[in-house]
Amino acid sequence: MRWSRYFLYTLKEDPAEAEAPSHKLLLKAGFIKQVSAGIYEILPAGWRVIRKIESIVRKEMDRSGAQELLLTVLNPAELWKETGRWESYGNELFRLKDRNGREYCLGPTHEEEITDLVRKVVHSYRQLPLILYQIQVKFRDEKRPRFGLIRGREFIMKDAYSFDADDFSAMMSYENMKFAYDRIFKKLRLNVIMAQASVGQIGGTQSHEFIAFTDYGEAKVGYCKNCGYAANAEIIPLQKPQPQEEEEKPIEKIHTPNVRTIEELAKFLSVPPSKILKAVLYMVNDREPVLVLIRGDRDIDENKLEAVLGTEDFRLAGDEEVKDLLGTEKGFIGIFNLPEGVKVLWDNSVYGVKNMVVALNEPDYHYINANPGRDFEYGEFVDVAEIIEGDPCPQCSSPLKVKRGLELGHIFLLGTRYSEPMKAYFTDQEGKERPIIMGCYGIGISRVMAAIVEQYHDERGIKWPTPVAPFELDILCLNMSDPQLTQVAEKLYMEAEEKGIEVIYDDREESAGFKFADADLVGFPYRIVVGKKVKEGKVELQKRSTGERWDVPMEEAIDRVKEMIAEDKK
RNA sequence: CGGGGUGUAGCUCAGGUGGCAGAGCGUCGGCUUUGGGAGCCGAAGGUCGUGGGUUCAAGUCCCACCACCCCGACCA
Repeated sequence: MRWSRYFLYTLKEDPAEAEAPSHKLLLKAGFIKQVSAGIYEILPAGWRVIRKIESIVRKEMDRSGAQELLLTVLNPAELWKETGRWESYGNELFRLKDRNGREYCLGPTHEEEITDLVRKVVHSYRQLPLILYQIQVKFRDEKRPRFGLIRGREFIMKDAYSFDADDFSAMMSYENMKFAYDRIFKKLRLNVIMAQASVGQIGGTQSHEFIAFTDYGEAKVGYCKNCGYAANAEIIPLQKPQPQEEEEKPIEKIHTPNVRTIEELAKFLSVPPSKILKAVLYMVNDREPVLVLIRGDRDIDENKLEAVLGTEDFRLAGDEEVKDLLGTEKGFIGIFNLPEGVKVLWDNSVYGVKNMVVALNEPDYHYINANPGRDFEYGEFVDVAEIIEGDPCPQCSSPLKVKRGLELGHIFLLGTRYSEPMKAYFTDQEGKERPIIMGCYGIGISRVMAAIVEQYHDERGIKWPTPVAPFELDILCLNMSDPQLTQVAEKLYMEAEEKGIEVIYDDREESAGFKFADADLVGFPYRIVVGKKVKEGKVELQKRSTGERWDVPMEEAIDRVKEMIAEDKK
């Protein structure tokens, strides 16, 4: 490909709207263009990367025995009504009507459709097990699209679905996919950890996430270097700690005017935040008050709270509600003088803390040295604290590491969550009708592209790993008005094409510096510089990932590159 | 959905107190230049996010709306 004819235009300045490195660099290097919030066009260079990612995924899926097909984007509402998700999926679902008023949605995922397909075709245990998959554009009207390709409202996804006759077989399919995912992320050169996860909206009995470590990830994963445990932070349990051994001091009421936050209070009273009882008032179903008590140095993980409450319909109480219900202000909410009808939940972290600082629902006052059993009684204990670095591993109690990451893949053992309501039954060996056991397995293809950029870039641009690079080699002719140079460059370009290298020839009428800067930014793994060394019969070979450079005789250059590419792709 | 911010040329931005719409980069024409985003000369390019209001006069003041970005809760 000649760059002078190629639809690849880079930006000189950082795009104002981008923050995350992948977002910034993909825009700047001309891989994507924004159309509206969370909706992007993928330009030719970007599409080459996507297609390479897809082909790696495809190869491993096929190898695992899965079969590719293509489902529809336009899904009839009826299928979604069968599983109840037409309602429960909420505003995330893009809904529309045809000319006859019939309702559809743009597919955000395809459990319904695939189950419908399979129930129409599969009737016997002889047709199982079965794994089907597709690579397709998905639509989700996200509350908050962000970071470019990291969270779009329209994105490319590989989704696979397994169908088995019994639980054991389903487990085998699940394990099969686990291994396939492991191979896929290795081939994509991504640093990914597999973590236990919650089943969430999709439902099911078991799930794992594949999380790439990045600064702009939205997932938090806790993992243990000692025993290998890894899980999404929102499902890591925290037990009650050992009660503190400490002499109980007399309780005392202290005037704390305008001291509201934990930090202010800790400073004002000269106590560590861990001695303060933090009280947070939530409104469940818009009107049932629930008071959550947690240690002052801890935060509430609202995912855990959702699991405890059994509903996602809750929110922090407003200032007015706090005043109406408790007769006080935020900052002075406590366990004393609580009105009837306020449910109280104690987080495990509070257990056994002695000589606590506690508010009493009276503005500008706190108790110090409050002690359980003497000054107040515990209520129901729950686990709602956010995991922090150093918390004990639930398997071996070693301190956990906590890191941010980006969820690239998610696999679920669904059981009969879809086959039961949709009556996807088969006849077993005994002639009995039974629901098919299902699993589903997703990889965010376009998000993978962003994740690769997050893990492979520097201050000058992207450093594509060779297996996913838009082109493997960039030939730079530094002076297009020097016929000696253009002749050499042309020859190398032809030779590279002949030898099967994916090559782009920078034949643009631009200055040397311009071409170097673009080569760094776009991030081709190898570069051959045709410049003044041609007089000595040499060109310069450069490797983007390491910055290494070699002067090589012109006639050897392409073969050298070819070897290095082959090495990279192993 | 709650909180914060931004909308002016293709891009990045400047335009106290209302008074002729600007710069750099890019683009087009010409000359010169070619190992790290070159230089000179000339030119084109704008419903100042949209609608309304105040005013002799609005990019600027007021109201409403829209879009985009960032922080929080959901997801691949």
